Amino acid sequence: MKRDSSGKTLADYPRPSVAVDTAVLTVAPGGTLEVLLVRREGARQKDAWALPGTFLHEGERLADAVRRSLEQKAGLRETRTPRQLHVFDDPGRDDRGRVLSVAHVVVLPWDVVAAVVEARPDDVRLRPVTDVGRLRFDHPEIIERAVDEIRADHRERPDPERLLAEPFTLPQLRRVHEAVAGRSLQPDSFRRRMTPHLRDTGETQEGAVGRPAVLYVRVNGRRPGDATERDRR
Amino acid sequence: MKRDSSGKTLADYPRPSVAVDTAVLTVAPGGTLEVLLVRREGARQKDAWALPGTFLHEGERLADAVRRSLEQKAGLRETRTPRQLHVFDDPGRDDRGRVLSVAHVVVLPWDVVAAVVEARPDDVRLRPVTDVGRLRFDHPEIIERAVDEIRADHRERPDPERLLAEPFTLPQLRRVHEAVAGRSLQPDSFRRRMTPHLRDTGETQEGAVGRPAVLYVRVNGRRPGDATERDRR
DNA sequence: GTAATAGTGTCTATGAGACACTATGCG
DNA sequence: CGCATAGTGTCTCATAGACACTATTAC
Repeated sequence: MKRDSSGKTLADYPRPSVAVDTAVLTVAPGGTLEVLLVRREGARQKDAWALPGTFLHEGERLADAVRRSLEQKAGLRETRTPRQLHVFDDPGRDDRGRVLSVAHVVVLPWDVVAAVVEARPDDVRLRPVTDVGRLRFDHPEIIERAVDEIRADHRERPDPERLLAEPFTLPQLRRVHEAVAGRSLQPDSFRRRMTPHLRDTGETQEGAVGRPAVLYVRVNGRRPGDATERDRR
Repeated sequence: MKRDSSGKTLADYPRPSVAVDTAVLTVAPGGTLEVLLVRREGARQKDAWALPGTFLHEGERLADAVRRSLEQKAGLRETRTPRQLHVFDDPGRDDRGRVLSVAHVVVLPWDVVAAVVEARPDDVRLRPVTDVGRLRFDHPEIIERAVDEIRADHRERPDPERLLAEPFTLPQLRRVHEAVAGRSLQPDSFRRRMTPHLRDTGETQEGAVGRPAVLYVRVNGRRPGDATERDRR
């Protein structure tokens, strides 16, 4: 057993439990930004919903605990690298004892999230981030931080969460960004901001009413897992 | 003992040790941004320095653990509300066992930091953030995140960390911001950015060579502890 | 007066918003 | 053709940088 400078091992220090709680965000076809909620286990009241979470297992990384919680609590298998938001450490925040919770955000395409909601409609639901209902603990603040985080990432870069499959049109891209931003965006200044990060494929979208839109792919494209809070500054 | 939905108590889950590590930043009179380092306890090599840190005690909040570590490791008594930066969770990051570390940043006025360095020069030192020397673990990344964090806070607001006592002149303020930014700033555009957040006291600074500078105080002044990562967005 | 520092008026480049205008498909 | 949607040229406004210019003190 390793000992530190006071001759103590790590087991001699009291250790809190560590949990992860995750805001899974997605863009609904209607153009709203929605968050995934799961029914609270063992809840006394009906309609008791919460963000999916779990306790960190031995030797497990935080990101892996997030992935495990999403699979266990919501049946989500395809997830991307979660991003940390904040550690909540209020000693009274869990009545079972001292629990630190590391809040995370994960953004997923609509189909992936909609499929699990359809599979388990009694246990899993989606709510617009502007109307999440009554939630436990500090979960509304986690959602607020999650939304702030991904809004900041969407300001300069086209679909940094890769919600759209390539190639896509500028109007498609704009609709995703409008859902994230929670407001409509000017087509012209949106185009100016985004085209430096896009490459024209020369193809156009077929079969729609109106003038066909040009199809683009991302350039300088970072993979979703690369994006961290720090990249923004 | 409280039990959860699986009939387990919290003690049935393995718990990691939780530590805090803190980058204490200050602005030296020479105009450099510096970080406080402490000599590693029980270090085998000489010149083994690290950011001050400690293990979280039972029932203790993270911010209180930060304050305690700064007093114990560096003799710093006057500290302000620390801000969280990131949780480092690499399972191999501490050879004594599984340790999560929550990185923080604290910004303090020069006199406060200089006093403790003078009191314990063998155990405590300051280094420019651009040249920290060889550090253990993930400490250089913590410093990088700390600097990014406070640079972002200084972009729009005059001296958000209250390093200057009121009233102060615009050139004094600019010198602080230049140290934080790590580069010189245009006097005129700096003035334009800052004056909306300042109130002219009508007084001027006496006794210096050259035209006397007008003294200002902050308006809309949040207290240091109020500022969080989220306020920036 | 000169030296030194504080403060400002103004030009220019950049980028966002607004908005009207053009372009190109479908029926 | 008309309708619907995509895309652009251009004006205006706000802001940052650059830089020369003025202002006010000590000596």
